[in-house]
Amino acid sequence: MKKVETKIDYGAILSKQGLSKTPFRMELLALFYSSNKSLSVDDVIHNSSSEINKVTVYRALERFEETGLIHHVPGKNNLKRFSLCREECAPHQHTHNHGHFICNECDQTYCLESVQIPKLAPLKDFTIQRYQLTLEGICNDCNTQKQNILNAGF
Amino acid sequence: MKKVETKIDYGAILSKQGLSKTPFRMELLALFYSSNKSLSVDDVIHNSSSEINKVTVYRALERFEETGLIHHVPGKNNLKRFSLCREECAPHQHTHNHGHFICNECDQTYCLESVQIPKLAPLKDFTIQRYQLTLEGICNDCNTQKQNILNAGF
DNA sequence: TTAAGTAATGCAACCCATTTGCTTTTATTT
DNA sequence: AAATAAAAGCAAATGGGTTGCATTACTTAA
Repeated sequence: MKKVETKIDYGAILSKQGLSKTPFRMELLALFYSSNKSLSVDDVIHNSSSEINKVTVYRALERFEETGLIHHVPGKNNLKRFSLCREECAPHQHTHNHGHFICNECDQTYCLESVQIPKLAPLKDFTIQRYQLTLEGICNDCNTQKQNILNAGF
Repeated sequence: MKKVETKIDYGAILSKQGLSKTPFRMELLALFYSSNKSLSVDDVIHNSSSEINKVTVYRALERFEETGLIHHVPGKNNLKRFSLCREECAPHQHTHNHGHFICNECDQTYCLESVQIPKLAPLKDFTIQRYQLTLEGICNDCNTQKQNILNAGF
């Protein structure tokens, strides 16, 4: 049975976080909800229906992160990337102890919700505040694409 | 009993890697050997006995890494940082599957030789090429320093 | 040991993601 | 509808890192 997608009230979400309900921010939030991938500033600009200033994008992402709507993920080439927070986050209190996967082909970062970061024994010389497990390789989309090119006889 | 420090012939090391034995590179190599911490371009510049151009530093670090003398480590604020390769590296074939610790106070990155990255089950949607485990927190040096300040009665 | 030949250094200028300051516009609140 | 607060836009700056190219320092082979 197909899962029923409840319509999401983006305006309500923004208001709840004390954010203004502007056309761009509505669209930005929708964009995050409609993608299971992370977004860079460029991704956002290219997916906006109207011209949008990059400074505006930076600041919107910053605000979204502050309020706990999104979180930053490690990005290829140290580019800023953000993903939607699925359930567990509180403002200023992100708890993402899942791993991340960076694709070396398309530079996309994926959240690996299923990959929990293993608990480590405390270290003598360090007070640990956060763990991060990052995998790198090729994602399925890129693998399939390469396969298709091969099959086409090149 | 104090461990006997065998004198290290930096010139020989450079020659063996096909690198020129210049005063700066001798000093750079010595710097890596004398520090158990990682070094940023700025660290190198500030620890050089003579004025050194940052481009020279970037290129030296690049060459050192290519030849397997050092490896880059994840850095705070995405800054480039490098650490000495202890034993296991071959040119263009770095095998560092230890974790790294980034201090949020001093921005230093430490290699956690004792923390092995746990092997994960292969992932359905991804071809994994590399793993990285990064811990974040406060290092001992910074903790002690803070303790001292407290004890001083502030 | 000296003359190539090769590697390293220095300088200026560039690239490009991100940030800052400030003004204008748009939302929200009362 | 006015006052207030948040967001958007623009220009310019910041800063780590890179590139091209000319100069200087090593290395090597005669």
